[in-house]
Amino acid sequence: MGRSPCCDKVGVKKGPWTPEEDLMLVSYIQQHGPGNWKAAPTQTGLMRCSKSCRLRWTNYLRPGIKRGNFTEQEEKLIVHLQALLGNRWAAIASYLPKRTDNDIKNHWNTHLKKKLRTAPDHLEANLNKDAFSIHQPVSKGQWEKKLQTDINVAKQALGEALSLKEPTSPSGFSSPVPSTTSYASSTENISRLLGEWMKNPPKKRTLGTEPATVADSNDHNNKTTVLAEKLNSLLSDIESSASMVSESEHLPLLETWLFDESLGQGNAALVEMPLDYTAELF
DNA sequence: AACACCCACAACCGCAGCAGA
DNA sequence: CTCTGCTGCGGTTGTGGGTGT
Repeated sequence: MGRSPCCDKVGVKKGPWTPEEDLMLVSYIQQHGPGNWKAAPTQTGLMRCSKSCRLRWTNYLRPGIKRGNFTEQEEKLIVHLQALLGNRWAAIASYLPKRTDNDIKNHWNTHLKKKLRTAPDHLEANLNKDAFSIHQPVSKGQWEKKLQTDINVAKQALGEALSLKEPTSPSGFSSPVPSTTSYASSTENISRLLGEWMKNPPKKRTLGTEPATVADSNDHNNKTTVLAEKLNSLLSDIESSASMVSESEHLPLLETWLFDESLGQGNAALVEMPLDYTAELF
């Protein structure tokens, strides 16, 4: 052990969230907007710490989140960006607007790392080299050269990744073909959650101190149906306002800068850098 | 059928950075 | 300038489902 919990307070609930808790959080956010996380537990009556609320929202409830089924393009982009940026998952996630950093991090740790490990040696060497190019100290004289190389690598990565896009996509990313396991919105996420909840009500929540498990099955079904309806309407509201936000906001400065740069220089740099190792992975 | 092991993913934790007092 | 509190990030852990024996 050794670690002390972030929220030492007695009575702070941990572990998986129940639909009821989701509903409470979502309705709070609908009223106050995401941000004031410190107030969230007290305002909602949730027995959760503020961190837990924020995490639940950003990783699960937030509108527009796509879960599961990473497309080949996405995987390729992640590998590219990981080589460029290292384990800066938040930065990487900013290039995949529908994915959360947590999701990307998990996918990297469980799938992509493995993929790379089983890849031929030279590919891995290439990857390591690229990752180190940013993080390893370099002598002063080489610094400028290194920087230029990294810029070129970045250009290549972005150029390659974005060339996969559909031409109409403003953010530069195609919307992958919908599949049964990808979720375009939190409405769908929660609907799914509730659906599963109704089909397979948990026998016992080991960590939960709370309800949801005590009702008999009829009550339970009725309750969750009502919850589902409430959540759907709440989330629809939130999503409609969220969709007003321009997609271009997802485009980080780096990308803009890189493309400005490449416009100035032509595409030679994009072609020169050998960052095609990921192609062999897919 | 029961058990053990593995894997994927949700959630937790500590730390760093930032803003406001 | 310093202190304090809040938020965001990245690493890590815990849990539940799936698979193999």
